[in-house]
Parts: sequence; structure tokens; C-alpha cells
Amino acid sequence: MAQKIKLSTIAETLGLSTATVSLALRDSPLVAGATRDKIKEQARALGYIYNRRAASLRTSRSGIIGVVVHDIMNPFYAEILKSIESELDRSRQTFILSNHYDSVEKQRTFIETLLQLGGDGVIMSPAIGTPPEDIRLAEDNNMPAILIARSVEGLDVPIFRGDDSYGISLATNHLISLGHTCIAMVGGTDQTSTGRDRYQGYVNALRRANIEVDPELRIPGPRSKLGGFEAAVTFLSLPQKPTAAVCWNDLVAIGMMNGIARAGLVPGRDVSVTGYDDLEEASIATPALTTVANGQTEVGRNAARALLDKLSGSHEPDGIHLIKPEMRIRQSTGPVKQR
Amino acid sequence: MAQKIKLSTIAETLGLSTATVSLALRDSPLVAGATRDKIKEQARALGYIYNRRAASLRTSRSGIIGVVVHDIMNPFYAEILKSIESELDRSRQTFILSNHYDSVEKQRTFIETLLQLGGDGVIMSPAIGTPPEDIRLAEDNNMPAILIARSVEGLDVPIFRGDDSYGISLATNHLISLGHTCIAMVGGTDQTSTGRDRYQGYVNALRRANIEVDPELRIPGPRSKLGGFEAAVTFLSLPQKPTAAVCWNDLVAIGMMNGIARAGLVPGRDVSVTGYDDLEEASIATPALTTVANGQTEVGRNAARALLDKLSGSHEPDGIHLIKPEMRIRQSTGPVKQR
DNA sequence: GGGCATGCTCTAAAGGATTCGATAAACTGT
DNA sequence: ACAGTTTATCGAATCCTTTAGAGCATGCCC
Repeated sequence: MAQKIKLSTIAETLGLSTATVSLALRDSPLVAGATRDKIKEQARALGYIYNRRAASLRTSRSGIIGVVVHDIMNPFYAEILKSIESELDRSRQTFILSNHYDSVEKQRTFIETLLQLGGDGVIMSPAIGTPPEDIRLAEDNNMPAILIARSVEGLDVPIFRGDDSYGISLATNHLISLGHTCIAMVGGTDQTSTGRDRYQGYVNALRRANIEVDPELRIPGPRSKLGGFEAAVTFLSLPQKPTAAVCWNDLVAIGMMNGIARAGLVPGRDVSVTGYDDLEEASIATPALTTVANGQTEVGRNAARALLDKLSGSHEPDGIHLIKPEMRIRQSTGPVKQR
Repeated sequence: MAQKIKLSTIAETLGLSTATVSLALRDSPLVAGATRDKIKEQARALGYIYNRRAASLRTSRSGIIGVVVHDIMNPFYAEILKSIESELDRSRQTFILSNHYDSVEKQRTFIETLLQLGGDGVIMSPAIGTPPEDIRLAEDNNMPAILIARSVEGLDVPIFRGDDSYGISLATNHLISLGHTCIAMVGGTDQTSTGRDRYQGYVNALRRANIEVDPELRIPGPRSKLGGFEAAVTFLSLPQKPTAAVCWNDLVAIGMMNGIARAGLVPGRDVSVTGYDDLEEASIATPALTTVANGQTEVGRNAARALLDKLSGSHEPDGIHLIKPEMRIRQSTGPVKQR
């Protein structure tokens, strides 16, 4: 309040130059030990606050990293963010978070803001329909980007994600092995690479088992609990009377189980349901959800490390980094039972 | 990549001064319309990126607002954040988000980082045990703070929160009116103002109905789904055989309903359960959760507006701003039934 | 004692936008 | 035609830190 304390304030009170003070505070070996201690002590005493904007103006390094995903409230992204956070924390980077809600517009605004702030890099799960130029804008202005979860055509920035096609085929195979032959696929969209991959995994698994693929058994759209809840109605009224559902993710699966229960049926006994992601919540759902662990923690950690490596120039982690999903079998799936 | 475009680049290519360019880009009436258009056009053509750090060095306004809460993954905070976000968005402020996970240490680090970046203000739900000095640090360095959800003793910064004591008493009264007399309180902690207020609301409602308060009926601790899930076991083994539970929040209530179902009982019929917060999820839970709407949207919106007002100097929103909670009766509560 | 390291500190020039006060040009009214 | 406005633009200082490059002791060796 009183007076802004700056380097020169410290310098004057000690009869030194700002250069020395600046170096001392950053532990430069150029400054004598005794001087350094005196300076640090004085800085503390005066309540000095380092001015990063002034510093970064000079050094063109801001210590800011941007992270933008579809929706941070979605536990799938939240778990990724948590692991990014713990990775960045230890390297003293500040991170700025944003949702784009699949608005290309909002996403571009975020990238521009980040550029204005001098962001050092950005980790993003690109919005549906992201034009490659928007990401090149970042790269061209010296702000490297790393993608997570979704790819963008025509770009060669590093990307970290689970192997969606393989993961969904695991879930589908599991249902097939329980005797199910009429299996619906609930949720997701063809507009993202993830959506296409997951549907493909489902189709592949059915084909391999010589089960005919019926497009009517696909209920596209839902990606949230509410979506899954509502899709239960559609599912239960399908004329083919499917006995199982491969859901887009755990949220859809949990919502759908709630919808099924509301209709008086018992999920896991009357209808088998699989999720995807293995959120913390999956194991405490009723019944406990059979799902596919999608490696959120690895995705976040590896993406953050890759960016830090790139920034420190030690390593260029280009290309696609796939993480192998794993099956988690619980109580929401069981042997086939006619309705 | 090629060359950094700055104000002076634009100025030179047009034969103008940086002063004029700077003014034009900010739509100053001092600049002639034709000149302004020419400048803006050129800025776009060159791919000029506004350098906020340089600007804020001069103006000491960064356009950055910090938001720190216990855990952004918690849907209660997530809903607040969403409403803060939409409020700040329209005033072109960037916001930086952080969790403190109730670590005073982590919270202070965040405040310091924000000060270094020249944050204009901070909205926070203070960590348990936050010393008033930590918040004064912000205020003293010209970065106003607004509290949400929790208070800190010995401070007169504005605070926005629900009326917890009143809210919980609504839920408790509702159970009492259904005939319940042995009602447990599940979750929460005495270490936060919210925790103390909610317990007090529960106690008050019982006393008003002449029901004796049994401290053994309190199961403190849980604040998450998993916590509620585990607390169900404790609850069901209480010798007093309570017929209803007032839960700390919706997460605890939903977790607890899952735990109760896992034990073979039907929540809403065998045991009545109330939540708190009215998350989106409450209405699709099985059974749909009776809960108390806590006004997250208002809290977020009002807090954000208050901060913006304070920054623009138009208004000093000091003091406590309580939001009146409202009852939402659904299927998780019903008439008393002996177990 | 002269020549050279070595160790520590300082001077001054960036870095990019904003803004006060000055200036020049165009216009007003008489 | 001239003093007085108004309008549009500019010069230069300023915000605070970093960092070459210079400078000055001191100590050491031959």
C-alpha cells in the first residue's frame, strides 16, 4: 500500500546497484555470499514482490502455460488436469485454465489471450472443428502446443491420448464373451477423432465375432450423465431389444444405469452396461461399473513433461503417443438375459 | 516466427508514431477515423499481437483475476466457477484458477504468484486455517480480495455465501415433518465456518422440535462421494438405528445412497437422505435426491460482479452477502419406517 | 614491480506499450 | 487578416527487470 518496493528500493537502502540485487535474488554465483544474504534479508524485510511482467518483458519467458479443454467440470478432463497440475507445480510454472465448450471461437480467443500474456506453451484438447491455422498461430508465435485426447488433421504437433479403438473393442469383447449378441453403442459423436475411433473399435469387435453391425443400435449424442439418463429411454424402446450397452464414457454409463433403474430394471442383471475412463466414481456407482481405464493420469503427466522438455530444449517429443487402455470388470455387466 | 511485430513496426510501415498507433488500436477519439481504420487494417495484415505485459508494466493493470478454491473438481465449486467465468468473460478479464486443497501453504504460493503477475484481484474460498495476514498481503499490494463460501475471522473483506445454518435447518425440518425423530448428520468439519454453521442449523432445528440432540448421531468427516459411500456402513451400524440422514452435501448424500443400496436397503424408502447444494446431478440420482439449493450461480455471479465493481471503483460491496437457500423435495426422503 | 587472473559490482542499454505536454494544421468568428 | 479554438499527431519519459560489457580491487607468479 504505502510504497511500491522494487529492485531499486532494495538497492538504494543497501547502497548497491539494481544489477547486483537482481543477480543476488536469483542466486547468481557472480554475487558474493555475504552480499547475497544481506540482499535477500532486506528483500524479505521490505516485503518485496518480484515483478514478473517486467522481467518477462526483458527475458521473453513468462512462466505461464495455458491449458484448454472442452470442459474442466467433466471428471475425465478434471483427472487429466490434476495430473498436469502436479507436474507443472514442481517446475514453478503458473497455468491458466479454460473451457472452450467446443467453440472454436472461444478457443481462439483463449490462444490469443495467452499469446498476449506471453505464454510459454499450451496444452490443449482441441475443440470440434479446430482449423489447423489456429494451432499454427500459437506455434508461429513461438508458443509450442501439445494436444491431448483429440487430434487435428494436417498438423504435426505432439499428441497424447488413449488408444480409443482398442479400448472400446476390449469392452465390446467382454460383453460378447458374456454371451451378448445384440449390443448398443450409446453416446459420442463422429465429429471428433475420438468419436470415430471408438465407434470403429465397437464395429471391429462385432465383426471379428461375426455379429452383424446394425446402425440402428447406435444412439449417438450423449456425453454426460444427463445425456445417458435420457438415452436410457431410447435404449429401452429399441425394437431390437438389445441386452447390453457400450457407453461412450463413465458419465453416460452411470446416467444410463440411473435411467434403467428408474424404469424398474436392474442394471448389471437385466441390462449390461460398460463405461469408459474408469473415473473415481465408477467403482462406487450402484452397481459398480465395468469400464475401461483410459490412463488420464499418464496422459496429463506425459503431456506436461513433453511440453516442459520442449521448452527446455532438451527433447522434441513429436508424433502420436498412444496409451494402452485396460479393462476393469465390475458388477454392471453379467451374462445375457432376455427382457 | 519471422520477426516480432510491435507497435513501432506498424507505425513505421505507415509513417506514423507509436503514440498514434497505440491510441488508434484502443479506439481513442483522439485519432481520426480514417487513420484508425488504416492502422487497424495494417495491424491485422501484419499479424500484430498485443503485448499485455509491456502494457501492464506501464498501466499497472494486467486484466488478470485469480480464483482459488478448495478443489475445482468438486461440482459445487465447479458450478460457482462456471458462473464466475461467464461473468468475467464479458469484461475481457483472464482468470487464473487454482486449487489449494486446504493447504494454506499452497494458497499463499498462489497469492504470491498472482501478485507477481500483477493480478487485478482475487476471488477465493479460503483454505482451512487461513491466517488473515495472507489475505491482507493481497489487499496491501493493491489486489482486492473477495471471499466465497467460507469466512475468515478478523477480516472485513466482502464475502458471498449461502445461509448455511438456515439451509440445513430447512432440510432437518423437512425430515421432522415426515415423522423422523432419530436423524443423523453425516459429513462436514468443525474447522470451517460452513461446517460450524451447518451443524448449528441441524441442532437448532432439532431443539425447536423438542428432539434431544445426540452427539453420537454425528458422523463428521466425509465431504465426497467416496466419503459418503463409506459413511453408510457407519450409519447403518449405529445402535440408535437412525431413520434419516442430513448429509453435508449432495456428493456425500449420493455416495451414501449408493452405500445404502449396496447393503440391500432402498434409499428413500428404508432410509431418508437429504443432500445440500442441488447439483445438476441431484435430480438424476436414483432415487432423485431431496436437497437444498444453495445458490452457487448467484454466489459466483455476485462475487464476480462485486470484484469488477470494486476494480472500476464504482462500488464498495463490503460486508457479508447471504443467499437464502431453498428446499428441493424429491424421492430420497419419505415417511419414517422402522428398520 | 609488472602482467594476469579472479572476484565482485556497476553503468547503461534494452524490452514494448502508454501518456503527458507540445506542436502543427485546420477552422471559427469578427 | 488575425486571435482563438479545435483537431490530429508526435516526442520523450516512464513502468521494472535483465544482462552485456566495463571497471576496480585484490592476490599471485615470475
